[in-house]
Amino acid sequence: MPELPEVETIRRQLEPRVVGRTIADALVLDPLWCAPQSPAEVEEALRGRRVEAVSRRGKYLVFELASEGFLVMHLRMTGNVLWIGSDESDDRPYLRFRIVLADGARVLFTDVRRFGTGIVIEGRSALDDYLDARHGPEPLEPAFTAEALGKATRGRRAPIKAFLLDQRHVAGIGNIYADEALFRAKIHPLKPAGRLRRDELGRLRDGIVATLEEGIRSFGASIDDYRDANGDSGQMQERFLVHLREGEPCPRCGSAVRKLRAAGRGTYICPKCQRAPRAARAKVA
DNA sequence: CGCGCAACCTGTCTGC
DNA sequence: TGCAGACAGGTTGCGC
Repeated sequence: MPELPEVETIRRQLEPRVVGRTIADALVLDPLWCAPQSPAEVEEALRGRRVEAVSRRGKYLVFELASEGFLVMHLRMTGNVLWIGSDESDDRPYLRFRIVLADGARVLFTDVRRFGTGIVIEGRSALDDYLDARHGPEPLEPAFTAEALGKATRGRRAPIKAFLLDQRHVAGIGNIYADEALFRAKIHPLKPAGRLRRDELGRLRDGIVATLEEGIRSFGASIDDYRDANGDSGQMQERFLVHLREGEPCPRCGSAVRKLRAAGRGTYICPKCQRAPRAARAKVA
């Protein structure tokens, strides 16, 4: 679940509490977390460095350190980043990584499934290379327009949902927000990306922006494991229009929400508001 | 190059 | 009750 709104929520919560502090100590408890870098390598790179900013690119969370060092973390499916004060215990299940700040506060990374990662990158240009190779435009920035979306989808035969989940096309969208954005835009997830018309591209761009902004306002979606940096659940799951709402009435037309499979993932649609493309209809029949 | 899918790892739920 | 199998929000690498 950690998609753009969840990572942005964590970023905003951490920023005022870690910027300006120095990292007194760092510990990697699971070597898989920082592979292919070694725990010792990561720990040494972090110790004694001041945190200058906390930033985000797509679903990556970045601690920007003095002299252009960057701790680049990704929560994948079940990762959590938690801030705790100097008087709280940091004995948590599935703890993979811990930073101790000079003021005694700590930042913890826990992760049941161990997919989450954290590596250190030295140099601003190396960071940019790493992030830019993996990401398309940030959907909440001005460059993300219907025209840009049209250019990126041109000629593509992959289903629009698969297109949206590919971070190289648009940064930060995952399974939840893809479903919600496609519903808002009244587009079927299996429609080939390159077949979207101009009006559909406009609605999709607007649907993506609206659903991500609502996700941020709601402090993210807590379906199962996600918690914010305070350990609290988000509220977005209560505002889902179709995601995880199989059988419930579509908030727009009242038809029963259906679950299907798109891009290999569980996908929720209103079958009336999101008309199936020709190919998908043939498959069903 | 574009696309689909298995794999990474662990916990939970479903059905027999 | 026990257990095999499917499934879970993400990303990467491999094969066609």
